[in-house]
Amino acid sequence: MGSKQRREREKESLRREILDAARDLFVKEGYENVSMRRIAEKIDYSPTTIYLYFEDKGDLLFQVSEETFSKLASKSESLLAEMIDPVVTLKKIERAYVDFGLKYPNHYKVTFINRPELRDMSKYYEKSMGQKAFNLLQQCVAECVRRKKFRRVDVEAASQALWASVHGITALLITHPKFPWTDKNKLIDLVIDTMIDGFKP
Amino acid sequence: MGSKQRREREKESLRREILDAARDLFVKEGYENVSMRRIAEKIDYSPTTIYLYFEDKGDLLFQVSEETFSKLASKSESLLAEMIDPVVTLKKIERAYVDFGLKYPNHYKVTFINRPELRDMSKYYEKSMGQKAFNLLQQCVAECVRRKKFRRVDVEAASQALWASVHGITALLITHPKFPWTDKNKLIDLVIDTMIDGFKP
DNA sequence: CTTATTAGCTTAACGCTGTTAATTTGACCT
DNA sequence: AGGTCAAATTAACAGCGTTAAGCTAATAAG
Repeated sequence: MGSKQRREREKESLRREILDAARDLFVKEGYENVSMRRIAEKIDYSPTTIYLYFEDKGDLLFQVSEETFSKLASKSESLLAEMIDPVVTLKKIERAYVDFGLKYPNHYKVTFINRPELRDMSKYYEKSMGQKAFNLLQQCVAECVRRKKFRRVDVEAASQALWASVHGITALLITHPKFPWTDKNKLIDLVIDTMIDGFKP
Repeated sequence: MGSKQRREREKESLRREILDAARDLFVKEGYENVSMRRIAEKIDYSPTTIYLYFEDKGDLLFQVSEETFSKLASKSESLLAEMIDPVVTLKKIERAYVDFGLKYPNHYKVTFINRPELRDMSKYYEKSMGQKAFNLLQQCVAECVRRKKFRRVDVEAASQALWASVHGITALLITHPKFPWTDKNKLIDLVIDTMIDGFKP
């Protein structure tokens, strides 16, 4: 007895090995430039073995992405937990989002920017970590409205607008590094502050 | 006599044929899903013929994108020409930007989202049509400040912030089409209006 | 203890891809 | 008419994601 459990653990550990190798390569070289064969080579298995653990290459990226989203989600969660002024917290959450992207640009690219068409996304958006992260931001916006720090805007629309703006500056800074940007930090804050101010009473 | 010119014209016409076929397929099915062989098939030439007219597939898409973006630039140009209230014009320019991105998602992707690693960057930024479009936006922002419709913000920073926000909503709508967005049109306007209002006196 | 079954992994292969090299075609000039 | 040269083609390379079939070693059954 227990051999079944050991087998189970071994299976799970290989799954992790594949996931780690894939993330490493995706982050370092980009999804498009990484082949299943190279991932397999990295962990000394045959390419087809991956298909015993993941549906296809897209699924592999999806699983990697989920892990990344969850990091961001838990960061936002802790910021929300120690909230005093919801507007300040909202700014922190947005700033954390941008900083996260700039700190791990390749990871951000893989997860947020160069997103190839992934499975049935309706299912994905219902319970994914990305949705969770967004929900936390929306929760914070709702709190801003509830405490009358924001005027009575549509919370969902406002949250999506805020997400769009932070994604915009993050994505542009990453993908256009040679563009003659003005001071990047000021620019990020300008985007965040301008949007947030726009929702105040 | 003149046969050289005719040859020249024929060469140019085939180049056009390739460009048109490529744009058609790229727009309809997406860059990744179109092969050189399919483009060639569409115009009844062998695949390798394309390489006599374009460096590679990326070059082909770049040329197609430039043509498309020049449309956006001239649209912005005409909006700027018939400007009365610069703030209204600015809104129109931003809206045209987003609408353009949504109309030609694949072109927008390659030029602003999935940036290919470009060797001669400086040259690109100087004279690409995408850059020209941005310059026109900045010109409009400058006019807003000059006529005191905007408070005395840093024109460059404000322009970049505005660009970031419209890029954000455009990119997200393109790359996350299955996300449960609130009304897209309202959302786009919300982003634009919120940012612009934020720069008013 | 031997035999049958099954899980885990690999090898081989298919039909694609972008791209290069070598080769053929065909129109022009002398 | 024969040579020249550019244009287009065929053949090929190396790689891709993925599937089907085969092998191997551990487990279950008799």
